[in-house]
Amino acid sequence: MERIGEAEYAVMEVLWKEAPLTAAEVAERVPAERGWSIRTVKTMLGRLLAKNVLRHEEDGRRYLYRPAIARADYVAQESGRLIDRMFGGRITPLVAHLAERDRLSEADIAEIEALLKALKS
Amino acid sequence: MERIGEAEYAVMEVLWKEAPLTAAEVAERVPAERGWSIRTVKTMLGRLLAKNVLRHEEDGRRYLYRPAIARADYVAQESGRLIDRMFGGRITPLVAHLAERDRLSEADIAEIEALLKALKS
DNA sequence: CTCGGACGACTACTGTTGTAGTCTATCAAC
DNA sequence: GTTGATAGACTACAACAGTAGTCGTCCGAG
Repeated sequence: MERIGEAEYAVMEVLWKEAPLTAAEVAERVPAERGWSIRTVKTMLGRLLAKNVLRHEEDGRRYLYRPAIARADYVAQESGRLIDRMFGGRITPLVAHLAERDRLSEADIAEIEALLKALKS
Repeated sequence: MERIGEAEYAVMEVLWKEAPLTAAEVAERVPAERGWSIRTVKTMLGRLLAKNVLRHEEDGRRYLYRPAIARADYVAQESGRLIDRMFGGRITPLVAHLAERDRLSEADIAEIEALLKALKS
């Protein structure tokens, strides 16, 4: 699976939320903060097609785009990459790091404990 | 803090492990798989200086390089970025995701539980 | 039947990243 | 003192990412 850039990712997010969409529809749904022109969105779509992470089907004169990879797969790949690079591929150091950095609230801890408990059974 | 590329990161790793080092020493310690020439390492060092994530002090005719940012800070920033993008800034979904993807062994689970227990007290 | 607007294809241009080469000064060994 | 290795400074260049413009076509309104 090829790398997806930051901007390209924004387009994928749109299509993971709702698909299939036309180029114009994608452009409408991209976060307005980006202030993208329709051309920019189309370029992104073209590149994502070339990377085989999108597919398109003809719909009359237009295309309908839809993801060719599952969001979960992409997310797994990217988090795996980060964990490999920064935590030697181990999860525990990640959790430890987050804990140290106070990114874990009481509620988070409880939630994660419940999750782990469920996993063990 | 500016973005650090993949290759640049490899240089930072070396200096986080041991510093200060000369350019030549960094080059020696960079993972051999990269097969970098000393020039490449020097370019990286220069760029990292420009990004203010490294500092250098003169040592006769050479420079000694050392990190200007802590590894933990960088790691926190990058994991935060990923968590924001992919998990809406919440940690639990990350852990849930990793669990689903079978990236958690029995031992991991036990370890994390111990960690969380310690956190609560 | 014609014409404006929307569509996709292709092109453009800037900045960054990865990788390395050239140039000049200097130290160290003969 | 001359020379060769080594240091840093500057330059090069391709790939990719981000952003957008141009061109030819075709559909639909009149």
